[in-house]
Amino acid sequence: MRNYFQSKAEDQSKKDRTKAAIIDSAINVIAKKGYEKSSIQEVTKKAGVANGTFYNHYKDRKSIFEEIANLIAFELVKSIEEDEIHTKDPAEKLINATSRFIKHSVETPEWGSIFIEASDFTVHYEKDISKYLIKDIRHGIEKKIFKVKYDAFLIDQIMVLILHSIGIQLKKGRNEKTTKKTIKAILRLLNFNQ
Amino acid sequence: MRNYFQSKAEDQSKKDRTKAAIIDSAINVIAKKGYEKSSIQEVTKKAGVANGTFYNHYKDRKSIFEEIANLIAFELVKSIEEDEIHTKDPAEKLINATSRFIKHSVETPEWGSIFIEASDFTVHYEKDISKYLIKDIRHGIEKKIFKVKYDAFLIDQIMVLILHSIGIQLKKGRNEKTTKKTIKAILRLLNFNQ
DNA sequence: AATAAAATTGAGAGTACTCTCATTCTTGTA
DNA sequence: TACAAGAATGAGAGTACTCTCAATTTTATT
Repeated sequence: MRNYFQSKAEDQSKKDRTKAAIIDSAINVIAKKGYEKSSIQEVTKKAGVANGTFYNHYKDRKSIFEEIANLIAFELVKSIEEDEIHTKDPAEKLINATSRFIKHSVETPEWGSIFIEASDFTVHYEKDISKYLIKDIRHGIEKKIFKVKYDAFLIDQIMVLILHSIGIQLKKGRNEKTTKKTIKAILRLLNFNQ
Repeated sequence: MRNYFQSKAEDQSKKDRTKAAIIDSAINVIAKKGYEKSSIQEVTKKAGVANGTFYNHYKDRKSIFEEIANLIAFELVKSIEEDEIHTKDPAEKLINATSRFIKHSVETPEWGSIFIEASDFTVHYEKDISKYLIKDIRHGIEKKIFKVKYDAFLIDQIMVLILHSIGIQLKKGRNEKTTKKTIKAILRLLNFNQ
């Protein structure tokens, strides 16, 4: 994943390839140091471009972080949607999507760690991700599989457990049991029996 | 709470009073800007001391943050222990302690926001706080009130829900309903029925 | 009041960044 | 191949900090 956006831009214009190199480098730097401690100097150095080049592509330091947060959210969600298993059981769908999402975030740790950091900052952004949850949960509540009332705060709580699971696995290494415990907790919050 | 440590140090030596002024100011600045963005320049200016004075009391910028994180954890936990209600029911004890802890963190927002930020960083520190949870949870499991196996990860998950509740209330204002929903979620995680 | 010890001061050396812009280089087109 | 438009360069102006240290002020003791 180190050159993901550069690879995607291989046959595009020089300008786009330079931008992709900056994005890949920025992902690398931000994932390592966090947004607050990362510098454009380091990003451009790692990308192999001059410092001033950055400012041909971005207004300022802040704006690349926003763009990257959105790119990563988009890529992570896309992979879930593509992979969607065709089952009618909302619980099963929720379990599958969640475990895939956690797995993907942990297996691309640069994306995972930026996703976690960005979720502290942005608001609408987290909602893009939780859209896939909401559909299944609403469906499950209608079918009385989840014996709770629908509540935005409940979605937040589920999201927080997912982020925590990703955070732990990024720190201590991938762990299938951790994911299973997270899913178990989510089902408990949804008052799901068996 | 703006001059909490200064008030406590009123009849102590000049050195201690200066240090207390620096601590109160640092809490104020860190709560407002976050640790990463806060500067010693601003801390000393607000404390009404010279920049160099800071370095008579602390080795460097990092060390005051660690000290403050510990001070705040200690103060928050202390207030729970002092206030402990005398009931034998572990569920009731857990509910009381948790809601008091959330309430206290939200009503002293400077402490609450530093507590949340610090919990990302430190490890043993969070455990100090969760000690009060663990006792009641273990007790409840023994009495088969909570129908789960004891698991450190479960404690983490509960802690994450508490931090989330504090974070939301710090952002959107104190809200008793949010606390109630948080406690409900915790009891669901513990498989507690009515 | 005199004095030694301790605490405080603030100028400034050192560092690390962000962002600008005149200049140079590269690319695509005719 | 020549050339205009566009992209990339990097020096440097401006800013904002951390931490040191010689000088000064304050405190506690006699």
